[in-house]
Amino acid sequence: MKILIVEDEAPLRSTLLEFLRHEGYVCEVAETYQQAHEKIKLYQYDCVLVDLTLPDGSGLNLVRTLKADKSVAGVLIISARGSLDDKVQGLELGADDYLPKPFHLAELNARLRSIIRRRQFQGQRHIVFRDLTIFPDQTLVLVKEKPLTLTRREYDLLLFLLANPNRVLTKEAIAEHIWGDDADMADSFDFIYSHFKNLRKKLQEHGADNYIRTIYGLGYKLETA
Amino acid sequence: MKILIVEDEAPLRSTLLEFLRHEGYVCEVAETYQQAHEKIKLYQYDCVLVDLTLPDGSGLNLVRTLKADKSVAGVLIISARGSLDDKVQGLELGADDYLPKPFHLAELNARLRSIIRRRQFQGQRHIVFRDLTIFPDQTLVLVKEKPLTLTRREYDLLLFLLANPNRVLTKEAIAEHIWGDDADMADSFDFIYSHFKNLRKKLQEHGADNYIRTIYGLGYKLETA
DNA sequence: CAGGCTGTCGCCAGATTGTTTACAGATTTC
DNA sequence: GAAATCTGTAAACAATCTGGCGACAGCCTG
Repeated sequence: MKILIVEDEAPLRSTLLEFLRHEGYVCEVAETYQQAHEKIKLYQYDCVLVDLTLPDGSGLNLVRTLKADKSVAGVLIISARGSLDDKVQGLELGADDYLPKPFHLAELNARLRSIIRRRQFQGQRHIVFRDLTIFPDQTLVLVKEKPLTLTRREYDLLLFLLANPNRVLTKEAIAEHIWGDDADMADSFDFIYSHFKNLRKKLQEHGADNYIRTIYGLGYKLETA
Repeated sequence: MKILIVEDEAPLRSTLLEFLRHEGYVCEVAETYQQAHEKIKLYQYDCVLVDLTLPDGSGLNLVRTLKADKSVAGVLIISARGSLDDKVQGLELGADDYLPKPFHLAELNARLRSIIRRRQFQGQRHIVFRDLTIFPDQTLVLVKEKPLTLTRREYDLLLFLLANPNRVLTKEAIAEHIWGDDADMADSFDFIYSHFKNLRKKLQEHGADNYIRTIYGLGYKLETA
């Protein structure tokens, strides 16, 4: 789960960053409209947190840009202005929710979850893929009706594959989505191998078919049939 | 037990807050229709106290909203208007009870209890879960016919788990429901460990099965089988 | 077929997360 | 108001996960 935080005030920005990281999200930050705009064109986020009061261009413009690009990202507006106008305007531009400052982090978390869940799988309560059934809000996976316990990374991996069936995903794209562009790891994505191995092993042990195909030199792909 | 107080007059609001806190409820407040609406969408309350005379939208609308959302929360209307019309209208909209001002706090308490009991477990006098029997209105728990004395926190914890069987509940969600969004504790939820420890110990000492499963990195879950 | 990539597997140290114990202050009980 | 109990904190300890390494196997090019 990848989130972009667009917030100019440093203290709030780092609070949000720390909290959401701790909650298990992959987070990146932008301080200005410019920065945010560039990141958005480049990466795929599950949700973008926008503070309306940005220095170099209103946050509302950013929301407009996001929605104009038909970005798949959800948008959650946060704002100090309690004005109803802003709220209405933001939601009219396509934002998914609006959170007035000050807010409790637990509340932010709840709204984020709700947005992501709604967006990612069109509000379905569960996803079925061949002999797998996944309940995204419960972090639960069933293989042929039997529960399968996955670690967080394994689960993230599976969900990302599931969101892109029949498409070849490179190690880089996968790492980018699950781990973010946390710099330093730019040299080697080999640790992905470990996680694929573990995921495959667990699936196999539970008698699942082998959906995960390796495409030599390119990446991995989840096969629907 | 979590309660939302929707009341615009500050003195009464704080009286209610203080009293209900002292009675052992987790309380949050909202002063307007807007605030209440947002809180309700987000959190799970056991009961919502609505004053009919709100500034930015009639309390009746709030009741309507609550019931339209198929919220599980019970609704108790309080109102200065003694008019029978209001009462009838409120109850028709699905409110669970109506209390005209002025009222005695003891009476409020009694009605709250009754609503919560009725709502939470569909009017059943007791709940059975595997070898547990719980009498919500007496704060009494039986393990295989034998009584078990739990502290308030232990009891709240057990009831929250019971209300969400087979679902993974994060430490954060649990803390949120039992302790409220009292901010400051946003940094560490480790104290939850203690309570789980104590609850498990007591259950075990009384020969109960081990329903409470830990899901590493995610939270806890109560297993029906 | 040799040599260089690319991916699989087993292993493991460090990090993260959960359990247990002990305890000081708060609260309740008597 | 003293005693008993409860609550949340801290710290030691245990379980589990993560990501990196090296050995090896498979694939692809020349």
